[in-house]
Amino acid sequence: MSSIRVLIADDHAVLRAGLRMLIEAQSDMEVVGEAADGLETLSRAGEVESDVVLLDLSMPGPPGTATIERLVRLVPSPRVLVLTMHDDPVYLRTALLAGASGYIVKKAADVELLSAIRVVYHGGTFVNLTRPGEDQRSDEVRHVHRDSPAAGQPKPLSQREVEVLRLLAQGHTNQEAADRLAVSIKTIETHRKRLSDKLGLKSRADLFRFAVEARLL
Amino acid sequence: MSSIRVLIADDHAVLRAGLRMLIEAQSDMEVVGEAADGLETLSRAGEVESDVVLLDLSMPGPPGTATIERLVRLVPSPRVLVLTMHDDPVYLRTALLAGASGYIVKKAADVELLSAIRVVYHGGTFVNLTRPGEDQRSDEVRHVHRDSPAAGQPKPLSQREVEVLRLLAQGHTNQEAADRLAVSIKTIETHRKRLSDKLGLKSRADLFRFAVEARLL
DNA sequence: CCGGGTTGGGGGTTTTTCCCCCATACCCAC
DNA sequence: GTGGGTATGGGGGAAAAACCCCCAACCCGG
Repeated sequence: MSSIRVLIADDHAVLRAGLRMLIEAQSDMEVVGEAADGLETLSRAGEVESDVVLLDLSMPGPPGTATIERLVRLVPSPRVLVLTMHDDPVYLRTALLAGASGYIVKKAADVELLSAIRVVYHGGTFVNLTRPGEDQRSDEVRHVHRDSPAAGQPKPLSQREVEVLRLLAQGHTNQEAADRLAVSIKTIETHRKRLSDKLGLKSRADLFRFAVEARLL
Repeated sequence: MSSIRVLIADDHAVLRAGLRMLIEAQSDMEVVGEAADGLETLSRAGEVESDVVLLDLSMPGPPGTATIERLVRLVPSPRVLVLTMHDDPVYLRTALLAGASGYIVKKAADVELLSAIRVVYHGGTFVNLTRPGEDQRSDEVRHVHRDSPAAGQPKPLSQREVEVLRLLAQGHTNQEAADRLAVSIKTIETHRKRLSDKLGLKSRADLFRFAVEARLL
């Protein structure tokens, strides 16, 4: 009897508790751990073997895609099922590119979630979006995987730069962002300068628009 | 033997399922209904009597504050416990002003949530925020709340004020907003002052958060 | 070892915000 | 018609924030 070992990674404790009850209520599943951010997810995944990692893309710390990439490089590697509130094909695409095996929105019914866990456990790919489009792109996604530059005009942003960008786009002053990240205002100014150099984002309104397009908000 | 009748209002079905299991597992609580948006919440609340409405502020449809205001006007009126992912005193303030009896973030542990339900059911006010800032403003909120529990709704914004709010929330400076609306910067300053007076939205980050909650962006 | 990222600083200017005061004009309700 | 709320605009000054140049240390990966 091998039940599906699930690791829950979500920053909302209430949701984790709910998911745990839901999963533990299944005869063929068990919860082997919980994590509240990306780093904790990786360390938990290193401590306990799991078959499926139920992962929220939007957690504090490193971007969800980076967490996925590291998870699937583990040995033995768990399958990653992304559980997110973003009903968005762009998110889906980046998640699959990073190595996720499934993508389900939080709006989905619980039976769907359980079904998705079983599908990805058995090696399948589960995708659940209410918004249409991008259907057969999934295949294409596999091929593109990790090699195509995809018109790399904008220089890639570091994680830290993305964090700073997000805070500033949300209307925080340099000082407020510095406090949030527990660094000096000078550091924020430096990051902001780099954002300006790399992407031409000068005013706060520029930062806001870019953040919206990049779906950072 | 009267158990606490809870109505769950959240647009994430998975979370609802989790909450239902969590609550049903308590001997003194029962779930009498679920809703996925503001309108459904109101109709459900009209159909079944409930003691506590567990409400997510960020749902499709009307703003969460409007839903709260209508809920507390029902007879008999349920107590509203806001369950949100926004760990933010500004959100707290608007929720309490709208008539909520409690505010708990989704990051909170499940035992805290259960405790909060019991507190508001017994007529208390439960507030849970991890962020310490904005102290004097919090006091103000509590004061207003004590004086006029459900009455002190935020004054409605004029159309123009909403426009200004939107532009400023998008990161535009006063001058940029003035240019957009073809008015003087002094006019923007005046509107901004009104926003500050009416809703306590002082910093640009405050404006941003409120605009997000009000779905203006 | 070099380059990029992250951190932090000195020291200055310019921009923006914020605060008080004020005014006119419109519309709507009492 | 008088008062209240909204929208518009202003003067002037203090404070805060942003912006600009320079610099430097540390760490890490190729």
